[in-house]
Amino acid sequence: MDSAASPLDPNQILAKNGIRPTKIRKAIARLLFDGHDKHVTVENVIDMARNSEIKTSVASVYNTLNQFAAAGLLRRVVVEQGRTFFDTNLSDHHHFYFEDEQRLEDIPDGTIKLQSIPKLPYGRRIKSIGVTIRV
Amino acid sequence: MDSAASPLDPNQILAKNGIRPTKIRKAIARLLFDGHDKHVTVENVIDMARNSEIKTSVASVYNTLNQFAAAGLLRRVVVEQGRTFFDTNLSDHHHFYFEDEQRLEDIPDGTIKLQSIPKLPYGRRIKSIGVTIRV
DNA sequence: ATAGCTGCAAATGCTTTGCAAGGCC
DNA sequence: GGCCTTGCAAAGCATTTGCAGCTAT
Repeated sequence: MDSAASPLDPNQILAKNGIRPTKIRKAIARLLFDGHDKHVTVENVIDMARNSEIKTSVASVYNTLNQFAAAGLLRRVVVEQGRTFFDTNLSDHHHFYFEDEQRLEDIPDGTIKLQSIPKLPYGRRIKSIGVTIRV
Repeated sequence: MDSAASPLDPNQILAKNGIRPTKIRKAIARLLFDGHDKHVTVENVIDMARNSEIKTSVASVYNTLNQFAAAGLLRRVVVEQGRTFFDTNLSDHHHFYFEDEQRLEDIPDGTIKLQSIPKLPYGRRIKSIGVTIRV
């Protein structure tokens, strides 16, 4: 369900989420939302940009990814200190983490499930649930 | 099973794990292994030490906690970038994370369970499974 | 013209490292 | 005495921030 990838229109994605479609943002959106699920770091995006002849800066990549995350276009995933991943897969899912490669991979939907949810602390509601299987 | 807390002997703990029982290490062990489960940051330990009239330094706290973690006396837990927790509870368990307080709390044993484990990537074995429920 | 974006460089926050001095067997 | 530990300060990373110049409307 991922092999038949169809890039989405960056302008539409940004417009739909109230983000002004500037040159850099469209360029990064094009890199990320190509129809394939990805887990990227800031460094990855900088490299991808370089390989695509996109001229930008570290600060702008941070700005853009943070903004995308805030708008719900990306999900932040932290599995190790000092390294933030941004996940383009927004569906409810979990991850394998390959420690030796420092790489994330989606756990296929439906192959992992919580049998029971504990009673929540008083006055709290679930904001998210994250399962990471280190392999 | 946590309310009836009995501090363990720091010397024994360290000896059993092949760590030389120096003054600082024993002091920090005494702070951490008092029989109550804890999730501490380096900063926490520095504060605890200060309140206990223990003189030490940031570097030594890092050294000590890292060493304890390497020896399996503590478990590293990362839920947010830029802040590492050390968990004194070594049993198989999971966490609530209170985002507003940046605080971890154990999920009571048996109240959460994985119904199914996905097939692992080829040639891999599970090193650990972590479930974090953000509340 | 003007509001917002970009990108450099400086700053921040956590963590690690280098190294001299000190402590312990 | 000799090896390990301690702790200060400096270095190292990832990330954020300040701000001047630029861009697009």
